[in-house]
Amino acid sequence: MEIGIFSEFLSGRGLKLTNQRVAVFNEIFAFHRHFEPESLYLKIKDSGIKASRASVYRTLNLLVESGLVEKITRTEKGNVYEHTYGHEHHDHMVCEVCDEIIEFYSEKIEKLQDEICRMNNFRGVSHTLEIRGYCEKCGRKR
Amino acid sequence: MEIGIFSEFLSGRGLKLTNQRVAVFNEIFAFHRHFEPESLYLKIKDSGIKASRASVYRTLNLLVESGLVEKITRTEKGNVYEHTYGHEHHDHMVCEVCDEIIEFYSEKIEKLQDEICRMNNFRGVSHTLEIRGYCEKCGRKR
DNA sequence: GAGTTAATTGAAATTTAATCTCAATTTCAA
DNA sequence: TTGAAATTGAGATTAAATTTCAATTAACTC
Repeated sequence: MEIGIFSEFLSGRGLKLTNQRVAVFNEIFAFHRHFEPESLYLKIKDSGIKASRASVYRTLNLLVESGLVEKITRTEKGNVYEHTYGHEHHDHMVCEVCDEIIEFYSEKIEKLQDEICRMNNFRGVSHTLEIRGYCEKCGRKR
Repeated sequence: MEIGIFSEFLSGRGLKLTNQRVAVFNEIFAFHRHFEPESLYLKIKDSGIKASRASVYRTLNLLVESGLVEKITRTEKGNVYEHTYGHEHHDHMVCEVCDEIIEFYSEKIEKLQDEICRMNNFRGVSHTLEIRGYCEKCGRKR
């Protein structure tokens, strides 16, 4: 289980796997899409478990540091996260007309990014590649 | 001059090219790097021209809508912008510690994106590629 | 089990970028 | 010059995220 990785990460820092942290962890890994901190907090609250907003935010940051969760992007309304463990990395194409999202993955692009990071002495941790335009359906109409 | 494009954009919307808007415009186009709204406001203030924070923010949004300025990224400390008119397209690496931004351009990545779009019958119009991580200076400390 | 230490929690306060409010001012076309 | 509409700015507001700090909990030692 991934909880073992988190547990090890915590003890490696002298931190404890508390009930609140377990609750945040479980809620995140029970859901396989992007999420925002507030909705995460509300889901935990609705499930009857007691965990404050502060704890949710704090645990979320720990999970990001552990590498189990990724901060995908920052929107007007706040950060967006997803759990990455066991999921393939991918990027997105977004249709500007119908908002359809097409996922894609390119090994070559990943490699080129690594190369660019090396050339700039930059240690890349995550990236966002979003291509905006028109999907097949909407592109036909223009 | 680019100001003509902005002026046309404004009149197309029934808006006026006021002194404050000109001041914001000039300050942005006199500077060829990334900038934050607050520093833009301070530079205008220091130059002796009267323009409130509200006007600076409002004008900035108009410039983004006009296409003359781009919102590059959102950091912990807020949005980062750059004027794009007359500048080559490029992507960014953002240091998560000090928020330094490194520009890069890869012809190969651009080509691969075109290829992926073709494969998915997607007509790409623009894209954002942001690599987050640690710059040389901040990466050394970890 | 008792005692000790350090980590953790949560409610509320704080921070901060960005937006909004609205009365006063400016702009511009007629 | 006049009047309608846009604009401005000082301050209020919003909202995500973090911080504060006293009370609580967990884990370790003896």
